Amino acid sequence: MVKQEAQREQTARMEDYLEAIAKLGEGRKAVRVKQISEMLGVRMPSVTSALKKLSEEELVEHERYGHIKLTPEGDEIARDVISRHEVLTRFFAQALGINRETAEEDACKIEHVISPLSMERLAKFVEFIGACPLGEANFPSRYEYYLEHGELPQDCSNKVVKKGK
Amino acid sequence: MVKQEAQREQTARMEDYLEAIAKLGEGRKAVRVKQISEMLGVRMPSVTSALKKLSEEELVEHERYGHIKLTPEGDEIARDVISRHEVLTRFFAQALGINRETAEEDACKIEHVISPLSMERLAKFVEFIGACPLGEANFPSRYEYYLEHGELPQDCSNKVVKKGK
DNA sequence: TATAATTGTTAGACATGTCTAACAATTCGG
DNA sequence: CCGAATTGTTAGACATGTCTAACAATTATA
Repeated sequence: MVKQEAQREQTARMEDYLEAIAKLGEGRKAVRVKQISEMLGVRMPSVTSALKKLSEEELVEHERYGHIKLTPEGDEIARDVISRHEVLTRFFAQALGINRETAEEDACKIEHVISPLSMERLAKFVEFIGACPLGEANFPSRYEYYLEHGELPQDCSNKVVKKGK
Repeated sequence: MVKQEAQREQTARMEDYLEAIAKLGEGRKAVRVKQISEMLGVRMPSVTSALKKLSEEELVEHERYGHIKLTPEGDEIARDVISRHEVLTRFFAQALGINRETAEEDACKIEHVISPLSMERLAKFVEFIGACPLGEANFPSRYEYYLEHGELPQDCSNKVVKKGK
């Protein structure tokens, strides 16, 4: 198996730009500098300057006053960031019961710094939480009980599942 | 109840410096510029410059070639960061089963960006995981089963705890 | 205690990313 | 189709935090 060409490491900020462009461009919509600037809460010259940098790295296609589009490599990085974002958001919202807005905000920050290993485990965890029960998960409901009452549900310490092996 | 005086917001990096000084100073040990530089992986002039900044903000006491010590406010911030660090480390290590080293690394990054709400919930979650079972938690063991086998343990969907109200 | 080794500081360059001000291109409405 | 409004760019300042090189203070040692 051939090793994948190493993705150039991006700063958190550049990942934000790539992510924003990907989201805005969904469905082949034209992406504007102004939209990016609004989405990221920065002024337009900051966007221009980021686009210049990302163009030089061939992660973005951008011509003066013209179209903005991710290259395949840029898109790959953006997809990756977005998938981390989604897993993290689900974790905070569904597993921890955090409101959507805060969950999104935290995901936005953490997506840039978390290790691939933790990311993978968190994804499994979210899957587990979502898949395990029918509607009302065993875990979340017990956890919610704990959050509400500050003490453990009575049946908390029994029914330990034996590890296979 | 009187509102706490707002803690001056610190950058992630300055929080790192405060955290390092707190850890190195544990048990009233003298803290050296060199130790801080090694702990954070930067050169000594970076430390000197950070200390200057933190001194101006009265978070650190530092005299030329002399002692380095957190002020009460600096210590408060450091304790806060450290407690976030510990909760995050426990979460990654104990709940997700991540190796200690990676858990620490991730904690180091995330501690600076996570919201107070998520932090609080994560703390509760870690508490829950630790408190709920005797030795072998219901949740972690099922989760481990899932990690190992890629499918759910048989008893996964029963025994839903009713929510109190 | 004089000198060598170590530790710490200053000065100044550099990288990243932000901003404002000024100007240029594009687009829209009359 | 032309002027006004909008959008985008350039230039350059600024903030944060890093580094190297040179020098200064402290500490250890012969």
